[in-house]
Amino acid sequence: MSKDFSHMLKEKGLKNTPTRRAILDVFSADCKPVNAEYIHEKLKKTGINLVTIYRTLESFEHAGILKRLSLNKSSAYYELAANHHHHLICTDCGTIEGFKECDIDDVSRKALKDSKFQMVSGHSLELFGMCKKCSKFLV
Amino acid sequence: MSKDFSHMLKEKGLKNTPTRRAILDVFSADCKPVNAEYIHEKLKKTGINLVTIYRTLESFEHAGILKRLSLNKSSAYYELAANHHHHLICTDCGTIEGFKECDIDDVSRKALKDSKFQMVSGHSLELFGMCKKCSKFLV
DNA sequence: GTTCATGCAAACGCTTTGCACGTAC
DNA sequence: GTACGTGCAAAGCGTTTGCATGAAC
Repeated sequence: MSKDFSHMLKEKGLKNTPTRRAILDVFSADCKPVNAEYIHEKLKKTGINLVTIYRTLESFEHAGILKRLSLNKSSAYYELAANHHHHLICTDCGTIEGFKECDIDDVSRKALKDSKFQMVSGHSLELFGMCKKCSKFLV
Repeated sequence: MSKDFSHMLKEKGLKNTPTRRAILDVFSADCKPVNAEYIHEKLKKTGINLVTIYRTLESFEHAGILKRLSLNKSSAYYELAANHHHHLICTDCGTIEGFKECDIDDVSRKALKDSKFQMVSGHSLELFGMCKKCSKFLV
């Protein structure tokens, strides 16, 4: 997997450093949206600076390696762009679960038709609800 | 319209103050997502404090009067909850355009089926792309 | 050797909190 | 009169920036 990352970095014109490989490893280890603080915690032993993580996340997003999500949380969450999917987010405990299904093309086409927009290049779809655990605590 | 707002506030157990009516008026005047700073600017003459706007937005969201959006912007955007729709967001200039179409029920049902979730109570769907104006400046 | 990546400290912007006063009910 | 809304000042938190050093190519 790390080999793939080296290749990916080279391809995007980004320097292949241990720090960057370590950050990408976090994404491939945990297939869930993560924020800068989480990565910092996971890589605590390495002493990688939080600022570096922010800068890396930004350049990865710019290079199309990561995708920044809109999860209505106070910090920014990212995940590997190649791994496109959506999320169920529990409004009570914050649990996030992914799902693949996404028939957005139809919706996109209809939305574009009567708009001032030329094209749609991406989308964000998040479902908010309650997980089974939390709903047990209701009446 | 203001009369409706008075009624709405009473219904939700919130006190009916001039400040709150003024904030709701901004939402009904401009049918677009707005942030605290925008409201503050619009109500500049009244001298309403920015902090009050933040607190009001929070209590309105809690009461279900407003909905907080996930637009990948640095500040939080809100719109009237009753006026449910989605957005096209230009990744270049930030223009936001609304659209009504939303066949999410099907997607929700499929996503729920194999999940650890009990129910879906809301969703967020945003399309990112480029508006016609910005796409003109490309090659 | 040049360019880009990293660390440190400090600044920044949006948002929240504490406290005192004021207003709706 | 009581409970809640508002303003002011200050703090909080996630994030960004400037600058000097260090590593990748």
